[in-house]
Amino acid sequence: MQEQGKPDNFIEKNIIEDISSGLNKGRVQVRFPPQPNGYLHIGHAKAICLNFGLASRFEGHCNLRFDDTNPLREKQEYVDSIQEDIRWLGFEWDQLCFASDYFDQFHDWAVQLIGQGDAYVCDLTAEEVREYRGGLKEPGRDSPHRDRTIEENLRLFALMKGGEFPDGSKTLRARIDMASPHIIMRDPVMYRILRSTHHRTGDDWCIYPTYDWAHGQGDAIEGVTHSLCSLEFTNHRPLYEWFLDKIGLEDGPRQTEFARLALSYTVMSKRSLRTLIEDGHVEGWDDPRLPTLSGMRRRGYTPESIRSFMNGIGVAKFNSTIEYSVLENSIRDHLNKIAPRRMAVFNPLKLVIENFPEDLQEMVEAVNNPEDSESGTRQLPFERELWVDRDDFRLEPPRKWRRLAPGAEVRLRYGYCVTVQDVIQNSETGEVEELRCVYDPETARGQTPDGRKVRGIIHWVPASCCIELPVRLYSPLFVVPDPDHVPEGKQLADLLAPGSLEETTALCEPSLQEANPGDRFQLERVGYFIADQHLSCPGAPHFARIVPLRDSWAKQEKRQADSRS
RNA sequence: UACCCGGUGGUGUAAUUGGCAACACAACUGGUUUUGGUCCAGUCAUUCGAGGUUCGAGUCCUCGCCGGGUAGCCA
Repeated sequence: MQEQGKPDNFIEKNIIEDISSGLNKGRVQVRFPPQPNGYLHIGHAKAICLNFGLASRFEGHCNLRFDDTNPLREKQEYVDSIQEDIRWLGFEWDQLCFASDYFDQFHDWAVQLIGQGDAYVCDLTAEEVREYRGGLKEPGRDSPHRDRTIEENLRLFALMKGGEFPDGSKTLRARIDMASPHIIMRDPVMYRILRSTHHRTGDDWCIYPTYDWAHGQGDAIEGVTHSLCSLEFTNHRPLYEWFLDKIGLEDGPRQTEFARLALSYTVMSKRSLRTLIEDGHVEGWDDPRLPTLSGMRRRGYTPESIRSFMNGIGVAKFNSTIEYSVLENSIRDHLNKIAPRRMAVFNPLKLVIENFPEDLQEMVEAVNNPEDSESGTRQLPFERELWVDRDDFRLEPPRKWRRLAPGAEVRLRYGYCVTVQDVIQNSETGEVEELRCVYDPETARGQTPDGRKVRGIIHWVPASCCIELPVRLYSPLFVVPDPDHVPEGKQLADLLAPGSLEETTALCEPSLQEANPGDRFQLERVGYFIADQHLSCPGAPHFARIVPLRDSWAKQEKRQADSRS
């Protein structure tokens, strides 16, 4: 769309150059090519935002293509969840494609390569292939079957396809160069014999193409111009181009690599995610502590926040790790604008206003969202007995404390200012049980008639009609910033944070009772919460913390404590 | 070091292609505020190192140093 604008990254820069040089007649086509062997995670979202974003920026096309060349690992369940996640993120593909749709074409091209002397049937076992391949510093050796005649290769390949040989007994290999310094070019396997029911082609095939033999060809069939992939495929690019060249395609797709996303304090590899799920450390693929898109959706992340996160982190070839705070910032930023505010007390302490009439319930007006003037106001019952948060009271207040303390005055948000008169403590344990206060009737609606400044403002709920609701508090799953690198002698599970899921309850203002599953709120001074979609029932919400609010006081206090010790 | 890729603040990404190192996050300082939230202002890098070309180098050249990837019939 904005071809005139500045490129956001090196890939857009390349495409702008390609367009101006007339490559592919200025056409831009990309694709998102997941293997349906797991659920999508935030790392995939980077590729999704990149590819679909490119298509819309350059008025091109972006297909969703499932790279389903290995029936051993792939399932329809994953095909479905991947589509759901992409749509949830806010993108729609031009065409829904499957590599398996091209199996006939791949086969015909393989026959063509055999005919050209560019591929041969090899009888070596997997282990023998590895031995013959050589090492990083030593060249490989030719397979003893490398020089079979074209006719023999054609005959054997037909037999392979016809199911005449057992699994793994033969492969079709490209005939390139066993001494190549690029190990990937040492006669890579194109087809393996594999009897496994494919989720789309059933038992039609007993030979399946490898990634290298399928990917570039799939790109070419669809008319992809720019084939983006992650850095670990850089080594494969010569092979990608070799196959395209041997097939004889002109103006084919070009592969460009970029660094995949890494996030601190989380794991992204499918292997690690699977371990967490299968070993029961989390509740499933959509556990809200996981970076899977289904997990983040359940956690309360919005598609907008993920997209803006992706815009912020950029695209490059450098292998980097994004700090978790960047992600948190993006969801806070969006929720700040759209989430209605409510009040809830997590760690209740009774506050009694001694000079407030016993039977009075005064309705006070509370703003629903100061960032959104459309969101209106609501009424809150203010009364003699309230609950406040225990963390907002200190018997011996530290420096710069602005909240409740003996003799201190604070404002109860949207209500009146109160001054602590007496602190009732348990005679044996000394535990604070109740705060006896007096209020100033002249301080309604944020007023202070004498103009005095009341710095502290705390949240509260009415004791008579608040409701206790279950709440889950999530925190990072891992204690180390880089859990994808497990130290020697340790396991992934050793790096898990013990309290990443805390189940508790909160005393909530009455309106929260009607929250619907999926509703998001800011609980003032605490954080953003969502009524969990699995755990909530109509009329009985079960909340979960999406992300805490920034807390500069906690930071300051921690700093003071650190400098003292 | 067999080949490939990369190196710009604490973390990421930019820099009109050789012309004042910018933006975001983090951190810190102050201001505003009926959320210690939000918002606003300010502080925080001479670009891995050494040479070279040039009026001028993050950008070009040379030599180093450091990091990542590749030896699946996974993708």
